[in-house]
Amino acid sequence: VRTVSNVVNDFAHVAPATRTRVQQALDELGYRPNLAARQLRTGRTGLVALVVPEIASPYFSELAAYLVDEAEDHGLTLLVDQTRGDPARELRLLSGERAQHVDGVIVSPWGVDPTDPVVPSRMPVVLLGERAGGGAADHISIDNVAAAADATEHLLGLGRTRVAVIGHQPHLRNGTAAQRLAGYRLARERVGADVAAERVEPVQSLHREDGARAMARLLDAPASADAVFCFTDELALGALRTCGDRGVRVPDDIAIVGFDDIEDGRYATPSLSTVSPDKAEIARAAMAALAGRLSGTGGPPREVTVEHRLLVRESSAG
Amino acid sequence: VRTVSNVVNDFAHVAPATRTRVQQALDELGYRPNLAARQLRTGRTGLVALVVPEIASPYFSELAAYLVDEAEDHGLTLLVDQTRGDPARELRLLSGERAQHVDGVIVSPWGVDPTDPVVPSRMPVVLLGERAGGGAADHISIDNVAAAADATEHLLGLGRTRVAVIGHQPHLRNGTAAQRLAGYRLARERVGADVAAERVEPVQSLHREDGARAMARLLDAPASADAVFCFTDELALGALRTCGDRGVRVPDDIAIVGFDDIEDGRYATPSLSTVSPDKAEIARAAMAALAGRLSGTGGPPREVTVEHRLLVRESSAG
DNA sequence: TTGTAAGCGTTATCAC
DNA sequence: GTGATAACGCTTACAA
Repeated sequence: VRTVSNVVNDFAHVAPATRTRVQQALDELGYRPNLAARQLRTGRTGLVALVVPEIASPYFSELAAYLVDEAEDHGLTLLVDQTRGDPARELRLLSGERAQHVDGVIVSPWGVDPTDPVVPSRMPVVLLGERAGGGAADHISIDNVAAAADATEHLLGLGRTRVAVIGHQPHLRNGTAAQRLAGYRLARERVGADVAAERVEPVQSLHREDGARAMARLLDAPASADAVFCFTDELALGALRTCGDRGVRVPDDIAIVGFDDIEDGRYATPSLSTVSPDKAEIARAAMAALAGRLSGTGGPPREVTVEHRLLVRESSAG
Repeated sequence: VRTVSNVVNDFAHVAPATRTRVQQALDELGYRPNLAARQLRTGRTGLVALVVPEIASPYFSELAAYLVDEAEDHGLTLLVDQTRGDPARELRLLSGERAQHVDGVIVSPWGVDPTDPVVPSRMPVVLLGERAGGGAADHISIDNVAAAADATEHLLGLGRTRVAVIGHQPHLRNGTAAQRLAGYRLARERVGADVAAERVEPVQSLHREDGARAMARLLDAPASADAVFCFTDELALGALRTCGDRGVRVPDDIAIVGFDDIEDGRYATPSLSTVSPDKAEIARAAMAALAGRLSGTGGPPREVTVEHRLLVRESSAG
């Protein structure tokens, strides 16, 4: 039994002759190791989870597509789960019975901070997006402040004077919106814009519908905006739709920039200018970090900042 | 040990007093059953897989979102995987090592017919979309022929005489495109349209890009179409973009209808008319069928046809 | 280099 | 109604 196990797991200390003999029998019998027994013994499943607020959100599903392939490259299988922004559900996925199925988790947090000591989870965690608390876990993200500043500066550089933002989420612990707001303010500060004149539209969630409604509020306001930076492409697509409905020309009357570079934006009319995070690289770095932890690599929490670039398309073209 | 197991699994034949005493100890110790050991004994994992060609495709990610919730209602966990249209990968997911992790699978087939006896898989399979071969498995689908006929009739009813289709995939075994083509032909036949005058644009895959290119070919052709039925919304959104680029007005010059009712279509400008399959119901029926098989319900393969309806929006409004 | 045997945490069979 | 005890299929310390 020992020798067979050695052959199956490709260990050393097996005589070449024995190895071929065993291998032959393995093939002949169509032997497949029982994963449950193996897990019972080793405690490892070979599964890792991706936990996101919404699978149906294009940004996350595009990211998931990359991660599935990355997982396979590391000999792992990716399991995708969604929390729908429900903190209880988020907690359950991280420390409930569900957690037993997976060796580690890549999580884009919403309400819960998975590194919070309150979360009773003993498996490796990789954080995507902005970190909520001070806990220590590997963290992959772009520089949201700089990226938001890039977008805002681009709009200001077009000569627009009334640049608004859509997408602040003051009710969430997840700090991504806060970071992007900070970037917006930073860019305005740099050109000496009047702080009191900033215009920030909060949203409940990040669907197209929220963007559409926020844009409607913006257009109804007395001194309407001449440019809008939306914190996600989905919000921007909703905003674009409202402009179309109201006969507001984009980019002539209002220039719009989104964030995420989802495929829909490339084919929208007008095509959507956006901040494009390097999703392939985010997936690569996240899975590399997780796989590293799983193979017992210690060391302090890794902090990876991935590149982004501003893609200027029709919705904000000169 | 036996009694504790009885309590944990909520079985009968436990004295009330013993039950509370055991339960108390369980709580006190924070006992959690080890799922690997349970699986080793029972052979069940509690995981089911959804296998789709592309996670990043909005139709599938929206469906996945429904299925995650449905799975939870049945005490199951959904694992999402993609094949990227690679038959080898499709086969591997259905019968490779990966298959051991899951109790059953819901599959939207691409190249491989999972009910083909060639596929050495002994787990319950639920098929989505059109079935490829003659194998026997539970099958959930809408009536693609009728749905495509509805869409085509709608366009013909607008008085359009040169109705084309985009999206045929003659190279695939998966018969969905073939069904929709049949529906298109059926509707034309009903109004006595000239068979030779049909215009069918094939595509390699179903991305926006394919739709954009197909529409370009259509516009370049001598007698251009005045209406297009696209086999998916993604194709339609690509087609819409090409029309915008060329100054072709939708629906005035060309009316467009898509298929799937993805969220992008609702917010596109013009908003996309589409055939809307009842995704929630597809998810419900699929998971119910799978859960039924898992709990040992026998019987012949179930054949479920889910409702669809035509949503007329701006891209084909009168 | 190979074989033996213990043990992972369940569930299920069988007496009591 | 409850308690021993075998078995699921693997990995691994230890022996040979």
